[in-house]
Amino acid sequence: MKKDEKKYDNADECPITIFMDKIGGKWKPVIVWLLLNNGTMRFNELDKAINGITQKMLSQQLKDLELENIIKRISYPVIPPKVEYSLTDKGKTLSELLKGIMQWSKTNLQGNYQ
Amino acid sequence: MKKDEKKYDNADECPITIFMDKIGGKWKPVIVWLLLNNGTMRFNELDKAINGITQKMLSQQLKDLELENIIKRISYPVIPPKVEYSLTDKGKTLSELLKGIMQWSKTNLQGNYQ
DNA sequence: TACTTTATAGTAAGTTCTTGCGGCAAAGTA
DNA sequence: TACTTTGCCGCAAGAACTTACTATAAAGTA
Repeated sequence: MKKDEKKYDNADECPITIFMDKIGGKWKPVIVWLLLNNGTMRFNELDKAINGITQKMLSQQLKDLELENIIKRISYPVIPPKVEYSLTDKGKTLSELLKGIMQWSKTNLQGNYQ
Repeated sequence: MKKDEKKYDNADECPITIFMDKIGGKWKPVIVWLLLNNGTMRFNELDKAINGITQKMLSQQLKDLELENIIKRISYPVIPPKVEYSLTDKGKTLSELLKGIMQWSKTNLQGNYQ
């Protein structure tokens, strides 16, 4: 094998990397989790539910998730605006995965700060 | 309920957020995945295996994972240096989770770029 | 002698991510 | 009339994350 040659090429097409890129991060999993538990939520409800997020961030993340077809956005043409967010069928399939992550995290990451 | 009061407080202590913070990101899941599949690996092997990572990044991520007790580091006092990385028992318990993420990602995130 | 090897640590520079602030629309309420 | 409401957007500024580059040890090899 030549010098500097890469044996694998995991980073770019690794499904896990893609996942982290699209569903991971600081806010997206929380948004999905909330919608999973609460069904339909309005923008302001999500804003209040998520500690520390700014409206700017929230709308950005929602847009990303909508583009990935994880969430569904329904906008009512009223004033003041009313927009409802909920999970798509695809988004709902994240349920087990998130539960798994949550469980692992509770077991392994919580409480080792002492 | 008072104005601006938060109904929940998910972001800070949400296990999923903690997980993403500690095991998520661009490189960590890939490192864990590689160690899961290859057992023990040396620094250079990981470097070659991970497309696009810099050595600096790699050593930082490895250090983080070691602090979380996900990976184990064995350093041999020889010159040139030799350091071996492998998963701890705790790290190994990530196996199913990562497989699940990988599966979901393959099914749902791959190939919708057309 | 000069170069190569390995696993990092600094440092500076560059990028991307997040925040904060202000603003808009048009109806309802005080 | 003046203020409130909702779901954003745009811009500037700050924070965080990444990269690139240099350096090191001490033995082995050309």
